[in-house]
Amino acid sequence: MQTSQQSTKERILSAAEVLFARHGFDGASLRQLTAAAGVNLAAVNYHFGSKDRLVEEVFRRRLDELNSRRLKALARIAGHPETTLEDVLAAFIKPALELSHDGSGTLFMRVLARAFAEHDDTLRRFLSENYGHVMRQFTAEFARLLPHLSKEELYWRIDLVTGALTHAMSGFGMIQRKSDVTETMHREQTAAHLIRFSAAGLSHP
Amino acid sequence: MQTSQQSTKERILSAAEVLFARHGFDGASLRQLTAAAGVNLAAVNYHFGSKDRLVEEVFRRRLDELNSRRLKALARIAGHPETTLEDVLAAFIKPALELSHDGSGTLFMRVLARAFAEHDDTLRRFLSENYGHVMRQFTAEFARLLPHLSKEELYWRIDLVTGALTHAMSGFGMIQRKSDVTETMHREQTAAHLIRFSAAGLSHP
DNA sequence: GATAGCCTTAAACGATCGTTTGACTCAGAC
DNA sequence: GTCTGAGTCAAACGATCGTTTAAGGCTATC
Repeated sequence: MQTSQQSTKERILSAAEVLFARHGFDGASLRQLTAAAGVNLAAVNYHFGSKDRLVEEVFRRRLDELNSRRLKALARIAGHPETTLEDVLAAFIKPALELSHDGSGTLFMRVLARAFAEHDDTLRRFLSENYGHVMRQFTAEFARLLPHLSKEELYWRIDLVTGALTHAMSGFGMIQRKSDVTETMHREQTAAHLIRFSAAGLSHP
Repeated sequence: MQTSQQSTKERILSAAEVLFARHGFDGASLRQLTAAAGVNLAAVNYHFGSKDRLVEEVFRRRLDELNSRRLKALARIAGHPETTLEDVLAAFIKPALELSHDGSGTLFMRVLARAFAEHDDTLRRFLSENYGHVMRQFTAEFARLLPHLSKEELYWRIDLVTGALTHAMSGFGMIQRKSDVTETMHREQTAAHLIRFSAAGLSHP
């Protein structure tokens, strides 16, 4: 079975991402999940130890990718004299939107948004540990380009940018992709709107 | 028992708001809930019919209040020649932040944010039905003050404002209230930041 | 005091959950 | 050929879930 398809472990991870996003962490049962993945019920506990560790693994797999893309994009422009605020925002925003369009789904960002909403302290700490240094690097670059802002003012504004981004990613909003617009085009439109909106919100006097 | 305290129905609603916010709709069981409320397990099904209808009722109670406050604030300023963009944003934002600080809780907005994240279509329709006319009125007023924006451009920007607001309300962000700042002061700071950020994001050329 | 209707109560119901168990398969090492 | 260990499988475990039931308490009405 592994020869023609993915490994059992990866089949579980893929199915988990879809079902967690669709029904939540509690809402998606291991029986649904393993049925969708075409594996035995006991396989989750065998390969991951528990459902909670599976959840963690789903996150880690995607967040590592997002982290690396963001940092790579930032490294290309950080510190350069000709770098604009919009460039930094693009490095922050585009990888996130791309990730939500990558492979198995627009769905992962709903998983993430849901995790935020769950407001679980364990998960919060996990995200902070894996994201802390990324946010610090972006904050430093924003600070360089917005020297007229106090530290606290800058934190506030970055936080609101994050809110707008999270909202846009998770597809909560009124704005839905219309059927005559491809997913790629919609993503680029979203990025463009987010970048302009955020640049204005960040840099206003 | 009802004479010295609230009615059973209201005790359930109050406890539900707290526990739904803390543990989610699935995560909070009726047994926890009724124990916290000091009522019998069967009381929920007797008074509300089912757990789902209880969830709905928790929402309705708060959203009706939010709706009415927003519309009242908007009515005071809509159409006036001296009304500014910041005024409309204040009418949109402040009632939401006040609600998240009202009575039994900072918690309701976490409930709401969680509901967004649950992404349930039933709940989405419910919110759209109860919120549709409010959003339309605000959109009309925004359109009046921002005549240079196309309809679609305006929709996008309002959506991003909503995202920033939701994010700020639900306490996800990095920005946490410090212990030496009162809750009221923190709320006013949040409102001020949100209004200025959103005004810049909405009105930029 | 009897009756009726609202409400509360303890107990049970069936379903479903995450997890564990023990047997089975099967490829590679010796 | 035998043994080993990783992986898969059906079945069961105990716990917990939302909901229902049947009995009883309480108040108001007559």
